[in-house]
Amino acid sequence: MNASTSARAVARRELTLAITTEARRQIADHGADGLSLRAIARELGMASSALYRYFPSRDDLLTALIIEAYTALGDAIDAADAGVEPRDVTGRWLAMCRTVRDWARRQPHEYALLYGSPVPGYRAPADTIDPAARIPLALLGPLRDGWRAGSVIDRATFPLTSGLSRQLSTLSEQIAPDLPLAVIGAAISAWTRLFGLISFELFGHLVGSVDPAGEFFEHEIRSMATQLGLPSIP
Amino acid sequence: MNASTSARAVARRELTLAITTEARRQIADHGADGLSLRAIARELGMASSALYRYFPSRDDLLTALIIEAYTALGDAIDAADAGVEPRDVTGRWLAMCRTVRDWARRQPHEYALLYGSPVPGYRAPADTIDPAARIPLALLGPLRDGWRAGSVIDRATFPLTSGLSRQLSTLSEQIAPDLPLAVIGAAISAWTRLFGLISFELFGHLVGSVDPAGEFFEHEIRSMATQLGLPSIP
DNA sequence: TTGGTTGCGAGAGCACTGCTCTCGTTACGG
DNA sequence: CCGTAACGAGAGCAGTGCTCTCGCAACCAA
Repeated sequence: MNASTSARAVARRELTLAITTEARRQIADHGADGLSLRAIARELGMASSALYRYFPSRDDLLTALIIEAYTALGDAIDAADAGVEPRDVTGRWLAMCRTVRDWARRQPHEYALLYGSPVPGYRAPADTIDPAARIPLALLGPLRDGWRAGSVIDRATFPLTSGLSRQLSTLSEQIAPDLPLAVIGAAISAWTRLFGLISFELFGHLVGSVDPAGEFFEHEIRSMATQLGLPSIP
Repeated sequence: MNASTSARAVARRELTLAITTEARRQIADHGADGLSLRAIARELGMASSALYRYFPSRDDLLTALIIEAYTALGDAIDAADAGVEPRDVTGRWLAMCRTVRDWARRQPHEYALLYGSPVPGYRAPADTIDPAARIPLALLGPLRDGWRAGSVIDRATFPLTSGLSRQLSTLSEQIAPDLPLAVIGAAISAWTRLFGLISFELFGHLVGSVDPAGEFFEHEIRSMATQLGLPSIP
């Protein structure tokens, strides 16, 4: 009998899934700090100690949830990207930005888990790096395609200092060898800008200024598109 | 005898201070989630129940700490602003930005308390609004002065939608009636950009790209200065 | 000065948390 | 078929925020 189809393995997978599902439900309700292993066990009708057969600690469960959340967000972004005519690179950028915001507003606690303050004492393990890196990589897609097609221009405004050039060229080799360094810099800038704005909206810092933030968000992602050298919308 | 100088009032003030001081020390060491009333009481040599004479709940203590932190950051920004020749509006902007980053890096946990995910269930009470609003207002200073002196230009790139115009004009009346709406919009943009970048750096999202982030930060705040219409550095 | 009121600290206790250890059971695989 | 390993339950430990009661000390007014 295959190890992954044995009764035990199946039960284990199902229970693991049930645990993370219930955990996600709790986070959606009360936030990551309200995540209680005992409450999960209670809801699942099992002893709290039994949970430790599946996750060695609360932090490990959190890590699993973080990976799941990054993956869900990445999938949503990819789907948005795929929903736009590939040559419309600006449209793809805008669609992905809107999707990130929508996702964040739909599950604010999961967003906070990813982009809020790291949970106390919790140190992001290596397993989260790849799922997390998916997001900026996806956002980079239209820029790479547009550059290759000649529709993206280099809008460099400031000369890069030598140290910054060095950092960017190291990064360039890994993710986008064909893009000029200044464009990669602009991409990182837009990336931080996008999530900075969403975080400010979600965490309540825009209350009293541009709240609700929908129109300002739209204004900003268009401005970012220009900053990125993406062709302006016809 | 004056009520504020009576033995009891003095002792109360001193103990209140001792509590917040010890609480800040704990947050600096273990983060906001590691804040334990019992540990504070232990350190202060008193019963945990006695703390409730000073702060009715853990959340109230947190609120006091948040207000203290906003005030400290605001003071630091004001000091940085005052350290630059007032007519050098671009220099003032850059100095304030660097001060925010330095403050955040020096006390990352307090920064996370202000700009990270809101603590679970914790709802920012009205008392925190004014201290929090000090920061964007201070950052707006050079822009207002520069506009009045004619050294700041309106770099509007996108027309404001009508809804956004309405939001910005309401805001304009309250904080800067003389500034064009587009400039106020650019200010909010730069504000979110600044804190977005600092949060990304502090929360570890720049690891693997532009980390250490010093040079990229410098590049960004100069770019923001341009975006704001501030005069370029001679 | 006296006497009532109020503020205060200590202690016990409640309900909850993450986590560990032990113990009997059950499924698996050689 | 039988030893091993996975498993669930239960008790228990140390810690948490918070409440309540009790006795004492400071305060204010008569």
